Amino acid sequence: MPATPTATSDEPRRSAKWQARRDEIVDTSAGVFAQRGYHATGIAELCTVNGLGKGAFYHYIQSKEELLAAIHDRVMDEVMVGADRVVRAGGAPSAQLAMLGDELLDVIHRYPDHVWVFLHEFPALTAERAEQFRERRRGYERRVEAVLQAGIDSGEFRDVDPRLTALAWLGMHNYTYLWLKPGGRVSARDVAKPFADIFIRGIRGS
Amino acid sequence: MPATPTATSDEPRRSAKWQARRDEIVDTSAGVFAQRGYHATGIAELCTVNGLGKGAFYHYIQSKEELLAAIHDRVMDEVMVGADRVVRAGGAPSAQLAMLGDELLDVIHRYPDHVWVFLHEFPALTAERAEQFRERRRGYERRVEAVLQAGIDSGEFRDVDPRLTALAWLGMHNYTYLWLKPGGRVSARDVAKPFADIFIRGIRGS
DNA sequence: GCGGAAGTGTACCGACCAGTCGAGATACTT
DNA sequence: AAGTATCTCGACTGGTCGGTACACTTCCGC
Repeated sequence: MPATPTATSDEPRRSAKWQARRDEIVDTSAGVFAQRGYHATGIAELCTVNGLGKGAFYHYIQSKEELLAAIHDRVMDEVMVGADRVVRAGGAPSAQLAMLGDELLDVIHRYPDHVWVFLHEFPALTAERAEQFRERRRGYERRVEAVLQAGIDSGEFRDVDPRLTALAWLGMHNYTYLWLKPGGRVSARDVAKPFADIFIRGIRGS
Repeated sequence: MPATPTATSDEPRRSAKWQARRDEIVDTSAGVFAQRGYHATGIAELCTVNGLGKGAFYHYIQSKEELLAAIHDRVMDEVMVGADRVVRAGGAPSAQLAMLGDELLDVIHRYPDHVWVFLHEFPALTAERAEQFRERRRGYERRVEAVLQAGIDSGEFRDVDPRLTALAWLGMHNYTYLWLKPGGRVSARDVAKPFADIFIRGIRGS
């Protein structure tokens, strides 16, 4: 079910306990990366917060960059699962767009550190890994575009530029990573509803 | 006129030529930081792209972080000048909001590298410098909020939450730093107009 | 053309970087 | 109880980091 597809499956299959500990490390490290930045964080620091020596630490991760990729995977997986759920639910384009916002803000709200890292440090990924994540991200953008296009075709939305409008929608939602936090006063729903109201009124067929 | 107010004016006043060369270095370095990241970029690399040895380089900047602050200053100055222009122009809240978008996107379009650095690397600023920029940023956010509040009071906008709505507006506009580039097919105006259309329709009094 | 300031290159510094290694501890299997 | 795989440690390595020291050149007022 988790099955991070980053490494090309050449890893020697580990125990459940190992996986659990690794997940812990990935999550804890995401917090440190979010607060101090990827390059500004040293391996020694990650060892400290995880309560491990270097040897043990490298027993769970292959490299610092592989750890970064694992954080990316976590958040991207969640976002995609949410998007799939919306597609399965069906409904009018406006309802789909609202649901998409619900799901996206829910992920940002639940994984603020991972999302921060995802949005800030993706340039630190090299070569094929970078390309892979750019492609997944592009795929999500296309989903939003598709919903908008469907709304335009059905006349529910006015004749806006789907690409530009998708970017506006993404910006509005993604930017919440700066202030939407689990402990905060507002929940994901508290934000998603007014955002959907603004956006859907904004593009509704005149 | 530029008079970066970062250092507390204890610097010994330099010649115009020195200032010009320094500005060049700040701008060029912004490009490198934007592409490779602040921490990932070494001083040696900055020296190379600027065609200087380390000695000459440190003749123009005090430290790597001071250089980062100078980049922040540049973009923040521009944004604030734009906001002031809007205040002076006056007009209905909806017109003000549209102008604010025009100005903001213009800055993002003209200084994409600086803006990238500003939005990505501000956590790298330490202590008082960080606080100073956080305050300036907060000041800009309050301006947007004030325009929204004025629109709500006058009945031009419906009864939305000003803070939440300001954050939505900021997200929508700021996020363009990822794809709005000087060489690109779309100009700042091409984006600002549709964005203002969406947003103002979205919050217009029912 | 002389003298000092402005500008520049390079060798160098201690600190720290990501990552390795080999040995020891612990836990699981039989 | 023995044997093996998993897990953990911290010293260590080669290299790079931001920044400094200092000698040198170039420029400009006199």
